[in-house]
Amino acid sequence: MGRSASASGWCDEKSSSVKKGPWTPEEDEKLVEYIKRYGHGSWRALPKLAGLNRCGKSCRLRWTNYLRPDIKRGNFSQEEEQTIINLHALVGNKWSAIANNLPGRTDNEIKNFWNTHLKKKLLQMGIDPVTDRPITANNSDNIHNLYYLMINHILSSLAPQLLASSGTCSSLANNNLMMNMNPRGADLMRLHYSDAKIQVLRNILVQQLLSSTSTPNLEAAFNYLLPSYSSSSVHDHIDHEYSRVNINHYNYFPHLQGFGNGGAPIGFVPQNPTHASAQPSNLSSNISGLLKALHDLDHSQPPRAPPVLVPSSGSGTGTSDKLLGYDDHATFFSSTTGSNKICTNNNNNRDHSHQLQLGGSSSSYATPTDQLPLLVRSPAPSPDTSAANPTVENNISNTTYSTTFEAWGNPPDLMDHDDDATNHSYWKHIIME
DNA sequence: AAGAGCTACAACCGCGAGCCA
DNA sequence: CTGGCTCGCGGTTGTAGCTCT
Repeated sequence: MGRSASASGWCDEKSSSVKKGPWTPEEDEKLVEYIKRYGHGSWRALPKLAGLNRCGKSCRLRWTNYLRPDIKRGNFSQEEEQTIINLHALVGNKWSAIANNLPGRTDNEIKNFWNTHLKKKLLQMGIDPVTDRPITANNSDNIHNLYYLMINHILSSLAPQLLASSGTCSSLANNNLMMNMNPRGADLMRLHYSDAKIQVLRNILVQQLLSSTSTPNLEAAFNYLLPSYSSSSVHDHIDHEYSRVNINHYNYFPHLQGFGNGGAPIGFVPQNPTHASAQPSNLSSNISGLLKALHDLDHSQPPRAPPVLVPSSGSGTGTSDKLLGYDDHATFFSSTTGSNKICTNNNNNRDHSHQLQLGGSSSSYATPTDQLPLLVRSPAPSPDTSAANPTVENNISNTTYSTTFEAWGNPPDLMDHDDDATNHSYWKHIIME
């Protein structure tokens, strides 16, 4: 480890004359002018060269958080807000990672926005802003909690199908991680990606819950997740899962009635889950039973053989749009729709060649009938991308906004792949890598 | 009108990773 | 391998401006 920042001169405490506190317009002007002309170079040396009585650290912060020309000012849009909530649910307080997916926004700005707005908002919605989960799973008055439990359970039970749908992982063959990997390692990689799908879908569905305007659109979610998987099979699968613990889930989730019925999602007509009529009449009296049943189910034997997986055309190649495989363009999730990129990399200096992307309809989160957002990996930019798109910033800065992450967790074991915490922590590393 | 309390956000601080001699 | 150095990150603090009483 290096010396403390202060002792290294990065912000030398001995230089008591170094100014602190708010920046004046004159100081801003000096800093901008200098960086425009010469680039920032060594931040430590910059203040002296620019004629500023500030420490280098202060200059860097002022530039990156405020003066940089590509910074977007103003209120966060609904879309940005959703993106922050989604990404925070995935990566936690990794503000720089979140900022990398919100062009023009700084980590500091997002952090402040989270602490002052979103945290409060989530709390009001009964969501723990730390865990991004319902605060009390035992709150029988909160139908959202039930849906949340149901989503978690069904997604977990579908893990084997997701894994099977991962195809040949052809794009991963080019991944360094896969190059020298033994078969077990390759299986692990596929498992990680299927876990990633589960986590992403879970968060999408939770977002729908947060909208409070409808029940979760599970049919669309399943179509998105397993497009080759027939609705009726999903329906059967859900039936099967709940029959294992001898409960009639229609008593608790009447919206499931008719699910997958010939393509007509009559069980998923929009309705307000907070409305009394949306709640099963015997819900309160049986809540503890349901919770226990779900708990028992989650702690019982690993999922048995999945229902028949209906193959789609082009199966096995991983290149079909019908498959949730990995095509040769490093597309994380394949789709025939959704080209919108919420997160683009417009900073040519950044060294992330593949960032988390959320595609699809920008307003789809709260609209059950819309396409669900897509999670894709953007193709790595060609080496001359930055040269072809010179910017002021390029001329003045060679900074790489590299994001480093500590190890997020131990590699999941194949026999323990439904360990939520382990999976959650591990796949983040893959996506944010 | 004035002071207390609150909110939003800019700026600071300390830690630790990465690079390099 | 070690230690100095730079820099980025996340948590925290300070403060200006706003709202409430």
